[in-house]
Amino acid sequence: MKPFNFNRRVWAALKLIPRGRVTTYKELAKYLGKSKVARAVGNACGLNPYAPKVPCHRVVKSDGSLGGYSGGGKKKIDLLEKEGVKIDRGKIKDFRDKLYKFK
DNA sequence: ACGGTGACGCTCA
DNA sequence: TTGAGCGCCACCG
Repeated sequence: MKPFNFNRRVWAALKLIPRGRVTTYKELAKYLGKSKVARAVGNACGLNPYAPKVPCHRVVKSDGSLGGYSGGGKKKIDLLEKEGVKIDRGKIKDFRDKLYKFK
């Protein structure tokens, strides 16, 4: 195993997200210390081997769109709705209110 | 070591 | 408001 890589850090942050709440790549990047690593964050989620362990589906884009998902967008939407996050036309409803911020 | 790609973000037209 | 372009960092071949 390797030390705390950037990816590991991202996964750890995702685990901090409470149920029924979502976060954005930007906020996540900010939490890591860089507001421009949003791409790297997305990459981390894609490489995330802890798929079920890490709620990557709770991470969305800054516009409130789901962004993407490595298993099937439908599953992600259904999962989020189950958590209490309503999705409308592929965008999160009251996204701003459900947005979770670190620190 | 280098280049290309990506689950993104912001600015400009 | 929507669409297109540029820039950012990290990972993979």
